Amino acid sequence: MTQKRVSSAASSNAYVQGSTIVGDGACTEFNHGVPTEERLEAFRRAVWEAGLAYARDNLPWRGIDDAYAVYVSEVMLQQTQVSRVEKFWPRFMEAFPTIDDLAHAETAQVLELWQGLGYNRRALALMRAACACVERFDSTMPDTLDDLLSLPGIGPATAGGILAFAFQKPAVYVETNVRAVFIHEFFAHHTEAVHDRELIPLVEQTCSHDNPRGWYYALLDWGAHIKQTEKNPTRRSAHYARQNTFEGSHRQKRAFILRTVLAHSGISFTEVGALLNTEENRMGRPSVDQTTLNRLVDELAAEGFFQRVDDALQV
DNA sequence: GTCCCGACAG
DNA sequence: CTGTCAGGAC
Repeated sequence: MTQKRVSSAASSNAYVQGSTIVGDGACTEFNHGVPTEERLEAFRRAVWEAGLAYARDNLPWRGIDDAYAVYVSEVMLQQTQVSRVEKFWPRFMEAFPTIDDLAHAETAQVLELWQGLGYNRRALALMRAACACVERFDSTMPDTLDDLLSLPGIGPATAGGILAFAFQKPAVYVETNVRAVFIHEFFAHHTEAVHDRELIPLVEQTCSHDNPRGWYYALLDWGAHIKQTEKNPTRRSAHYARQNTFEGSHRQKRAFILRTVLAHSGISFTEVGALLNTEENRMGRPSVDQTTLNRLVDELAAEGFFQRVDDALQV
């Protein structure tokens, strides 16, 4: 399904042409493709107001200065709903209160705590990043974009989140809720495939320098509310991607294998295959052939989830 | 089926 | 740029 820009603005700066700004139903004049300062100021007021109206300030990781704690929450929230992270973050922080605790933790224990959260790779990256911070940054989280991006599992969004939430820096933080708000407010509803390139200048120009943390809380809360009340504007992002079906997928088998090895560390390759196929058959699916099983296990081992020594799989 | 406070390898 | 990754709520 190729997404194509529906509006006539095929050029890189979409908000030149459309000249239909949405947002509070008000159409404002553009000035050479850039929203006027009046428009931006009206937007800023709207964000603060919506942030107040739809605040989710009861989330346990909010209003926290500990950059490590913020970091853990941001990683957990990557492509994962708030409602799920609410249950995992407190447990994780209790088990590993400091970055040193995580850096010195057993991989098996971290993965065990991660089960049910999804995207297990994140847990490994989190541990590796913690080790890097202990070694390179004296057991603290770095507070610059470049240093954050140098850590595994931290991309532009997570780095921006840490800078804004933990360090109160006016960073560029673009994720699904932020996209939802900016697309909803600055791009006419028929505009498709809005690229982050078009959002980032707006994000930079509007971010509060007095209170970046509060600013992005407000954006997130407004974005979450917009998604509840109307069709998700993020679908009009060029970066919006649908998930493949999980049932019967490669991912589901990976998850099963990892859970099995965690529960029976040292289990043989053959036994894991038997358990997997029992499960597959129980769910009405065909057995997994040896080649595929081999590949799945090797991939997991290569990514560092466990070691494969001869026939034994050991976390 | 839909979505989720993305990162990374190829 | 595209495909992959996890899991449960709705």
